Amino acid sequence: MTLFEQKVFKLVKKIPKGKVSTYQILAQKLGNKKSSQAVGNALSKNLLLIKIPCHRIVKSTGYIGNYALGLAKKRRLLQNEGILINKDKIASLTDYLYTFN
DNA sequence: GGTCTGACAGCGT
DNA sequence: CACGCTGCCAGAC
Repeated sequence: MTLFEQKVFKLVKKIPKGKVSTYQILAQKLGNKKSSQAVGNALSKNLLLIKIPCHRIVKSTGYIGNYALGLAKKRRLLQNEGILINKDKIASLTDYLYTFN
């Protein structure tokens, strides 16, 4: 796999249970916040090869975004960690946001 | 909330 | 090497 993808996974694995982060924040940590689309792209390609909590990554707008195994699954996993969601959107993103300080 | 545009890594041609 | 797409996006309308 590429270096870019490896860096993405390394960060995602740091997100604690019950917390979420955004594609944009990850992109920012990798040097360019405009590469958020590429971050999501990297996650979709390797979900089947590596075990990482990619369901903890959401859009900066608060919406769940997309997920290789389906939105229903992603929504269930997040709710299972205590995150409130209504209609594929995080109730209060700032309450769960993990910014890697 | 739907739609359009901009940006970017990866992959195929 | 250079385009041209595509995709778990973001921001502006």
